[in-house]
Amino acid sequence: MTSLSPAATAERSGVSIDTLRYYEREGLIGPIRRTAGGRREYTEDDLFWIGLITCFREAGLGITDLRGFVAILRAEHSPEDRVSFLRERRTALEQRAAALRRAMQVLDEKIAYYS
Amino acid sequence: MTSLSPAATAERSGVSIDTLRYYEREGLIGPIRRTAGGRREYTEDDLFWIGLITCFREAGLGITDLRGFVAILRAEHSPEDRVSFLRERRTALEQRAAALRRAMQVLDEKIAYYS
DNA sequence: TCTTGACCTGGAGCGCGCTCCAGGTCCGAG
DNA sequence: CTCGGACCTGGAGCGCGCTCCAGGTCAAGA
Repeated sequence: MTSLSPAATAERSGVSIDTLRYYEREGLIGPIRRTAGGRREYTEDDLFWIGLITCFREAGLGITDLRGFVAILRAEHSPEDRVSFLRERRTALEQRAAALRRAMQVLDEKIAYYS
Repeated sequence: MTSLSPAATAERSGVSIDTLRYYEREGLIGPIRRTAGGRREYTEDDLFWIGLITCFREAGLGITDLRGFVAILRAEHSPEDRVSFLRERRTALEQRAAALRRAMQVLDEKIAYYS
């Protein structure tokens, strides 16, 4: 199984080493496997998960939201709980998307006006 | 010309009085007309502008971005400058929108999985 | 073995976007 | 004229999401 050093993981994920540690402390990723000497060894799975987290962060979700997301996917919850949680998050994202569309429309109007 | 007290403006715009003052300090709105005694009197135009600012804030633009936006619309800039600035902002918003779509897709997959 | 550099931990620091507070002023109702 | 509440200013405080730092450990190469 290939394993990645912190530096390589930061490189490949586009997330800084400090931020990776921060995410781990906050419970968004990991716990990350360690070598005998205590160094972190990330796996491809970890990398994938980091990608998910990054995707949500870029979409504007906060750390707290993401903690909830992780909890719901990992812990024992009924499918109904999971689905309702996920739907709530989805609705929130839709509202953000609507705000974005409004803002873009305003920009388009201004662009048209000055063009 | 109708004019609005700070409290009424906060009420109608959904932005707190403190935040209205903050936006004014930051140059995002105003300067707001004052009464002889020094109290602020907002106009309908101010309210409209506050709505624009709020729209952009909700879409995720930062205060600095908005200061740039205000500057470009108010100060003397060539139409080309304005348009290129606006297009840049638009592109940034599009990227945010793309991130949102990706995140929503992930949620949809999870929802489908647990449904 | 020694050096060097990547990594470790715990905690402090920082920029953003508000939010709150103290201490004072304005002004309409009684 | 007095009272009280809305408003004023300048500045401190706060939560978030990192980011940086000190002081120490691990491990590969010379």
